[in-house]
Amino acid sequence: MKTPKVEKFGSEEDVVQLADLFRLMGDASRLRIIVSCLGDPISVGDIAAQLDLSQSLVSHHLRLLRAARVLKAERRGKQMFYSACDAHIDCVITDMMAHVGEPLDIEESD
Amino acid sequence: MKTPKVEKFGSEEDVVQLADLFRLMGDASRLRIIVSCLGDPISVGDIAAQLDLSQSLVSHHLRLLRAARVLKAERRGKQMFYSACDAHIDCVITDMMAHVGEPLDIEESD
DNA sequence: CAAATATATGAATACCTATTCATATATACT
DNA sequence: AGTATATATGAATAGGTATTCATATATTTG
Repeated sequence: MKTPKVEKFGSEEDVVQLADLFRLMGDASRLRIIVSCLGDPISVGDIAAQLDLSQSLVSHHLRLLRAARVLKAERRGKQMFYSACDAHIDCVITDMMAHVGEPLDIEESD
Repeated sequence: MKTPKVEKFGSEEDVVQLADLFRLMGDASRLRIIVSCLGDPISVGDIAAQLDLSQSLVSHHLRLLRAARVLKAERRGKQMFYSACDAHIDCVITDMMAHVGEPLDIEESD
């Protein structure tokens, strides 16, 4: 039996939760911040400097990303270091880049 | 020199393009529409009926998804059938669901 | 304690977008 | 031709949101 319906999601809440995560990655500044945190934990100031974004903006975005459990924070002295909560976000980004790199398949139906 | 260790993206345009794709998936209605199109091609009317969305709304979303090369359209008589452009979108959604299903790594025990 | 540094937060705003309603266009059928 | 069906599109709007500026909070050090 072929895939019946949209049983990909368990519930409606799953869809909303997934969409929320995608929306968080759907902003260029935020996506850059996420990528900055994929390696070793990095401080807020370093993120801002590296991406040339205001400290305030970075902090606002980090709060959203932390609330959505995309990133986690850890204090080291005066600084806060952020890193990814798990490795799946990295996978998602990698997959999406593969999609972007996909050659356009115009019409090959023949 | 400006060599951020964020070498994940080739260029700034890549980030924007990726973010655009994530933003498209960041709306619950649109995400449902995408998932509806992951299997066999499906008509606009069937998507609307299946997801209980207005025909107009579905059509508006489909236009965006088609423009972003997430979905492709094919005419069959009076109807238009939509399906995914490639398999990566499916991978991305699957990965993200794994992320959602990830256990919280904070101290929740005890 | 006070000063300096690092980060967070609140408010204001300008922009964006999801949705609806009405209407246009395309295709099939008689 | 005209009618019915399926989809697309334009305009309007309500709600959302990314960004900036100013300020507050936390932490270390003198």
